[in-house]
Amino acid sequence: MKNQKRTTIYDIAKKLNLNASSVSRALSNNSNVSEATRKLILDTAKELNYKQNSLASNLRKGHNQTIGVIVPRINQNYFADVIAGIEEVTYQKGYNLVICQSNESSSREVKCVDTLINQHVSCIVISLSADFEDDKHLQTIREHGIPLIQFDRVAEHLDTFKVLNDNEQASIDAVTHLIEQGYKRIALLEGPQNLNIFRQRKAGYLAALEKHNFPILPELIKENAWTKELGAASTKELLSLPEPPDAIFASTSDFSALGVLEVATKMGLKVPEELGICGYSNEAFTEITSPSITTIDQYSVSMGKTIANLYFQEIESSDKDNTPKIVSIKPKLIIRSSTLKNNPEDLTTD
Amino acid sequence: MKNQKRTTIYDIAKKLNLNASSVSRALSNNSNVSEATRKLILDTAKELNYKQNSLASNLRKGHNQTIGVIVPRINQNYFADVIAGIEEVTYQKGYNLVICQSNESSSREVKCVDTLINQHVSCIVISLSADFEDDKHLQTIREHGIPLIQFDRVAEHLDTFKVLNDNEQASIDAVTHLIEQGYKRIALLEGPQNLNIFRQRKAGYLAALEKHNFPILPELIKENAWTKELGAASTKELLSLPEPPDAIFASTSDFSALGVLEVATKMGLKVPEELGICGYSNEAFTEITSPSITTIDQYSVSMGKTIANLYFQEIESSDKDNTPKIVSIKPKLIIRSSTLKNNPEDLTTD
DNA sequence: TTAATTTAAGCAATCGATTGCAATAAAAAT
DNA sequence: ATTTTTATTGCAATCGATTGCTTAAATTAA
Repeated sequence: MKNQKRTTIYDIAKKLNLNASSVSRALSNNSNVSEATRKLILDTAKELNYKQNSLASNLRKGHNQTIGVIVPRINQNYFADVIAGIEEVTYQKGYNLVICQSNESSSREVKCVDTLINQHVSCIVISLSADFEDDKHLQTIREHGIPLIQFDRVAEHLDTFKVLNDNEQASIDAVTHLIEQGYKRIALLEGPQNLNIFRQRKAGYLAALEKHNFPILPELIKENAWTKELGAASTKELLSLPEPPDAIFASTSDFSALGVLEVATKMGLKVPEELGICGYSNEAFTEITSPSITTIDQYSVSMGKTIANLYFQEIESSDKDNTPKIVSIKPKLIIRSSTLKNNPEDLTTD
Repeated sequence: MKNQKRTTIYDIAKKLNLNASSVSRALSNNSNVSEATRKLILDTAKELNYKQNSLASNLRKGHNQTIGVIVPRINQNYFADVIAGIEEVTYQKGYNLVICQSNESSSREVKCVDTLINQHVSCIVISLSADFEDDKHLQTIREHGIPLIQFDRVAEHLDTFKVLNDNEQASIDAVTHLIEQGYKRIALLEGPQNLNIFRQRKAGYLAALEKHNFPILPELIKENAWTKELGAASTKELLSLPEPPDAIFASTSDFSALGVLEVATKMGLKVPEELGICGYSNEAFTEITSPSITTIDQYSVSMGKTIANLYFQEIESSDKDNTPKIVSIKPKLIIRSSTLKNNPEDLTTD
């Protein structure tokens, strides 16, 4: 079973007393084959159960209709959605996707990059792992002439194609909303600051406070409250302060926000009256919790499509060594019950 | 940028006045190269920024360390988890994953199969699209000598490797649990019956009723209530019956169960006292709803690992044309508030 | 009928790495 | 000192498809 020989164009050629080149031309449907022999070739190809060997074809043609994607985790909603979006577009173009997960580890990320370079993929799409520090592997990609598109978690200083969310603006929107709802002491749960997205979200938080002349209180800013558990732990600390916050912006994720909600509920705090909660990502569950959680939608599927389109429109089509574009997608604040201190009726319905 | 030439083993050979074969041997780290020249070769390889061309290597070696995966949707929790599980194992073995989504369309599924055959993948892993009818494309895979592993949604009569959940048993467990809780009229939301998994779940429902001498009431069985919306619609119909059910088993998915919950809540029915609800899949949100939803965990990540291990242990390692194994994983009933009519305190805590 | 043009098919090199076999050099055994 | 063995390295074919170039055949023009 394993070592069964597969039919090649030579088998077809031999059977028809033709040359392999004619078979190749007939199958590639291009040029210079008479209709009669083309039909003959197509028929025997079907009869012999012929399937092209893409390895050989790609080797000869010097390229691979394949795009490599590296994400921290495949089974995280956001990334799964982005991948689905990419796949949607690439499929139309007859391209394939090779998907790797770095598991949030940069050493593994480096290995993924290596594999993809070896595979001669046409393009590499990447979102960095949490422990990102060194961009040497990204440089290597470029040294090998492979187009590189970074998204979401990017190495900012590196001059490549990028598809981003405007995290700072989203963050400003969220905090401004909290302020407008009358919250006075707004805490921030922040993510690893080596990642651009978390730096930007923090910047947005600070900018919004500043604009409204709110003081910046270091004790209300909690580092590295990434997961539900860490979010819960930080919330306990925050709520046991002498002057606890009356709102928490979990800028890291909705999971973190969920941790906040659970702790608050357990401590008998009323949400949103006594504590406002805002998450990030618009995970499906934020709509379902009680109260439902205000959050930020990142348009993940459409980000994926944007990435793929960027490749096909800007990179693949032009032979020029064109300057990398940066596309920024404005996320949208989804206002739900967990932050409607003033007018709980005022829900956005869509 | 695009057409930049990459260093090959010939470049290295030329620079060192050696033959390409020696370079190949040195790099593959195997045999018959003196330590001195090996070091020399390794050094210049690094210096010239050499990366192997897997296309050429795989073409020559006649195989591709790649496993193709076809799923209905990449960004559906269950499938994303399975893929993550597969990836976890294959990564360890140095294999790559090519992932395709059929988008629940069998015509697209056929095209995915074609691409993967062309790519000479070492194995194809598939879960069928919802409109599955014809298994010709699966036969084609076998005709080309490519090992095939089906999982979850499978063509049962086809003799291939399979990794399954015991859907029937899970279903029996769920319905039995409902009966034990004192529910008397248990409705079923069923999925497309062309898919084995939904047939099995229905069979389990029927078996459990029969065992407890419950009558089977056709008006309590709703076809094709797959999504949240369809689940909601079916629920409305069920609850407006002269004798409405006092429990609904949404065997299709947790999303469907969510639709049930929302309709029940809206109609002022108390869950679990007046209506019991059980879902399927253990989606993250089922833990969060109020009340939390009883459901069935499919061990998706570990299913993925099982699939990959099956390949490495049973297929790749043995040269024999061995008989396909079927691995069945017993899912677990997760009992939560939505079905605890008798003793709401009696929650399983883990 | 002959020359010019178009069309169809074959030849052979190529993509880059691998590998069985042959050849040479070095080391060990006699 | 000579033969045998072993360790290195080179040669050349191979994997399967593609493609520029050449040749042969068929069609059209003169």
